Amino acid sequence: MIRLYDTMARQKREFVPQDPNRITMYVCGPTVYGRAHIGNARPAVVFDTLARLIRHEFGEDSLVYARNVTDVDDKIIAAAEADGVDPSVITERYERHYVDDMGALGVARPTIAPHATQEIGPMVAMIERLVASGHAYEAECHVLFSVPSDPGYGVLSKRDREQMIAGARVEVAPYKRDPADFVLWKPSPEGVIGWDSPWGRGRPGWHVECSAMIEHHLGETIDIHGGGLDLIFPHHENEIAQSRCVHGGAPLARFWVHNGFVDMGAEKMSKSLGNIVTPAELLAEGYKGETLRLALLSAHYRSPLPWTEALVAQSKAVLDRLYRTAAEAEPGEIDSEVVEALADDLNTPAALARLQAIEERSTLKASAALLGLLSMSADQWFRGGADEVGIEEKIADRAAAKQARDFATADRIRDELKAEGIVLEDGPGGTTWRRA
RNA sequence: GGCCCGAUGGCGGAGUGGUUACGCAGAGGACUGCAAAUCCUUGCACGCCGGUUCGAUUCCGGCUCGGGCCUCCA
Repeated sequence: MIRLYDTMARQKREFVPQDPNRITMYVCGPTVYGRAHIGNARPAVVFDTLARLIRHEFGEDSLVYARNVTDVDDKIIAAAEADGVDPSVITERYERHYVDDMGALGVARPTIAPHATQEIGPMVAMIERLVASGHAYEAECHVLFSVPSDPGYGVLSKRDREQMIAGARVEVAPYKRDPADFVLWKPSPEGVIGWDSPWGRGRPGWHVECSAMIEHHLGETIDIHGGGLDLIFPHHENEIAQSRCVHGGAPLARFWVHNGFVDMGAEKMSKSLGNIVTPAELLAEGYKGETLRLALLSAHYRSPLPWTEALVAQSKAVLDRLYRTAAEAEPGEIDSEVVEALADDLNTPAALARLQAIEERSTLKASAALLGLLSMSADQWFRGGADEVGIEEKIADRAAAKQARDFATADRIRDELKAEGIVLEDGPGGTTWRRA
C-alpha cells in the first residue's frame, strides 16, 4: 500500500488508482531555454523514483507517466532573439541537454513527453470550449480565463480572491476584467513564433498547455499530478480551474504531489537569484550522476534540501561503500523494508538507511535499483570501466619492491599513482586499484 | 501585509508520548611494513517560554528565528 501526501488534502492518503492497469501521472517538465540546475533535477529524480515504486507495486506496464516539454515561451523567444536564431534551435539544444543531464542522474525517459508546439490544436480547442461556456473571454487579441467565473478557484493554494487581490503585485493589464484573470492565448506580432487561431495569430499561455496536454494524453482526471512547490500557485491552481470548467467539475488530479526546493545557503536555488549549480558542472568535475541522485534523495522530497559540497562528498562516500558491498552481484529480491519506507510517502532517507543495513548482496543490488542506485558494476563505478595503461606493471613493480622490503620504492610508486587519482588497496588476494 | 511550511548532535537526516534511527566527519582499537579498505568501540541533539500528561523532542498555545508562495520559477 502506497501512501502519498496530497497537497489538496494537506495530509497523507492511501494511493488507490482509478485503474490499476493504467495509472496516470503528469509532472510539469522543463521550459527548454537554458541548462537545468540541481533544483530542476529534484522533481525529475523524485518523480522518477515514484514511478519506479508504482511500477514495482502495480506492474511494469501499469503506469503512464507524462512529463511535458514547454518549447514555446517568452524566455525562449528572448533567448532566440538574443542569439539571432530560430526558437527551435534553442529548444532542441536545451531539450537534448535536459535529457542527457537527467539521464546521467538515472532518470528514465517518461512514457510520454508531449511538446507544447505539437499540441496547439488541443489547446485551441480547450480555449474555445472555455469561451463558449463563459469561462473565458477575448480582449484585445488576448483570450483570458475569467477567474470569477469559477467559484472553486483557490482550492489547491487555499487562497480566496480577497487575499489574492490584496497581495497582488502583478501589474494589472487594462484588458483584464478581473485582476486575477490569466492569459490563455496571447497575440504574436509578425516575426514572433505563432499559430493561427480564431483570435488571430498568437501563442498559448503557459497554464493551458498543461491542461490541454493532460486531457489529450491522459484523460480528464489523472491519478497524480506532480511538480515543484512553487507551481502550486498560480500554475496548478490555474490548471485546475481550466480543466474543471471544461470537464463539468471533474477533478483534474486525485493526488497533488509537490517537491520542496534545493537551497543554496539560506535561499532556494534559482536562475533568477543567480545561485545555481548544474549537474553538467558537477559531472564535469568528476562526480558521477548517481552521487548527485543520492544527494537529491537524501532528504525527504517535501523538505528543503541544502546543497553543499559536503553533501556531495558524503553521497559519494556512501555509494563507494555500497558498491564495495554489492560488488558484482546480480539483482535478487527487493528488501521489503525498503519498499515499505518508499511506500510511506516516498521516505527516501529511511529507505536509504535501510539500504545501508542490507548485508545480502543481491538483495542490496535489487533494492538499490528501486531508488535508481547501484546501476553500474563495481568495476565501472571504481575504475570507469576502462583499464589504466601500465598500472598493472606499476603494481607488479611495487610488489617486487615490497618483496625486497624496499618500502621507500613501494611507497613512491603508490604516491605517484595517488597523484594521478589512483588509489591502491592491498588485500589478502593482492593489490587492487580504483579511482579516488 | 495575506497564506503556508520548518526549527533534531560538527554536518546530513528519519522517527517517536516513556528504552531515540541511520549515514558522513571525528576519536580509540584490530588488521597493515606504513597506508587504503574492512571490522569493533566511542562521544555528541531534539530553538525558547508556558500548558496538557504520571511522563513531551514528540500533543496544544505563545514567542523567536529561518524558508516558501502571493510575479517567471522545480
